[in-house]
Amino acid sequence: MVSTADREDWAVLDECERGVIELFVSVADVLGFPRSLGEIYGLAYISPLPIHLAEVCGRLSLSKGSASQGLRTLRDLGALKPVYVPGDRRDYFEPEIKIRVLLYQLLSERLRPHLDRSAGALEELDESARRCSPALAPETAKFRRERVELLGAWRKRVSTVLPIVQRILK
Amino acid sequence: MVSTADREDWAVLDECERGVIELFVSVADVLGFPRSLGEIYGLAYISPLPIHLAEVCGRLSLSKGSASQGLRTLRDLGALKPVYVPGDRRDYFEPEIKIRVLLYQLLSERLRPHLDRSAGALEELDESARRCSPALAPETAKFRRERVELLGAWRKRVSTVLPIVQRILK
DNA sequence: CATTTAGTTCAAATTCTCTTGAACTTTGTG
DNA sequence: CACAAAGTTCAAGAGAATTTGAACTAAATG
Repeated sequence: MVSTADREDWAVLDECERGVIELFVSVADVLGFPRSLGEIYGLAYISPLPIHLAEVCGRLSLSKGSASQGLRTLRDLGALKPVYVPGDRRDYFEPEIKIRVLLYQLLSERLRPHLDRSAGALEELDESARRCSPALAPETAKFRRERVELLGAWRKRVSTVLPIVQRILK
Repeated sequence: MVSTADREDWAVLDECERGVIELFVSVADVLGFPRSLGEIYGLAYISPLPIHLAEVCGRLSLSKGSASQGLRTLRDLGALKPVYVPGDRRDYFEPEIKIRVLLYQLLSERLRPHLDRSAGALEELDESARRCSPALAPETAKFRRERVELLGAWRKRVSTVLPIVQRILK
C-alpha cells in the first residue's frame, strides 16, 4: 500500500461549488435541517459523479460521523439515491434532482407523520374537553368544544389539500 | 391599591388547555418555531377572551421577555391580532383562526423571502459557473452550467406553484 | 485468519438558539 | 411631577441540537 492511501487530499471547493453548496445550506436552514445536510446534498448536486463518504469528509471537512449520519438522513429523505459501482466496495450516492419528487418526499416525511399523530391527539383532546366541561361556565365549555372541533376541521383540511399540492407539483 | 396588585395569581391550566397548548407546541416544533410561540398561540386559541402580556407570563410561566418577544413575533406572523379594549392600557391579542390565512401568511413570511433572495444568488452562481469554466474539463463545465440552470428552473417552478397553493387554500 | 478498509454508533464537546431577568422607555394617574 | 403600570431590549445563563472522534462491527483481501 502506498503511503498516502488513507490520507487522500481532495480538491478544495472552487467558487462555483461553494456557491451551490451555500445555496443548499440556506435551503436546509429554511427547512430546519442541519447545515451539514445542505452541504452534503449541495456537493452531490454539483458533482458530475456519485459521491461517497470519504469524499464528503475530505471535500467538506466534515467528520466521518457527521458525514455518515448526513448521508443516511438524506437517503432516508430520498434526496440521495444509492448508486452501485461495480468493483468498488464504497457506498456511492447521487442526488434526486426532480423537484417534484424532492418536495413530495419532504411533505410525506415531515407533515404526514405529524398529521397522523395529531389525529389521535385530537380524539384525546375531545375527551379532555368533555371531562373539563362540568367545572366550567356553560358558555366557556361550549366555546372550548367549538375550538377543539375547529382543530379537527383544520386537520381534515390540511389532509385534503396535501395530496392536491403533491399532485400539482407533478 | 391592593397588596396583591402586581402578583396576580392566574388559574393553573386545566387538562384541556394543556392538551391544546401541547398540540400547538408540536406544530411549532414541526415548523421550526420555538416552543414558547406554540404555547402562546395555544393559550390565545383556547382562551375565550383576548389575552395580554401579564396573562401569558402568569399562565404559561414564561418570563416577561419571552412573552413580549413571542407576542410580537406572532403578531408579525399574523397569527395573533391586536384587539383594542376601551379603558384598558394593556395590549390584547386574539388568534387568527382561519387556517387559510395562517398558512398563507406562513408561506409568505418564510418561503417568499427565501425565494426572493435566491433569485439574486442564482445570478451570481451563473457568473461563478462561467468564471470557473476555463479551469475545467469541457464536459464538467457543461455539467455545471446545466445544474445551475436547473436551479433556476426549480426556483421558477416553486414561485409559480406557491400562489396556486395559496389559492387552493382559499 | 490477520489485516485493511468502509461504515456505524454514541458519549463528550461544541455551537447555536431560546429564555431569563434586570434595566430601561413610555404612558397614564393622582 | 412623582409614581405606577405596560411593554421593550439585550446581555448573560440555560438548554437543545449538532458535530466530533474514538471505539466498534462488518466485509473484503491476501
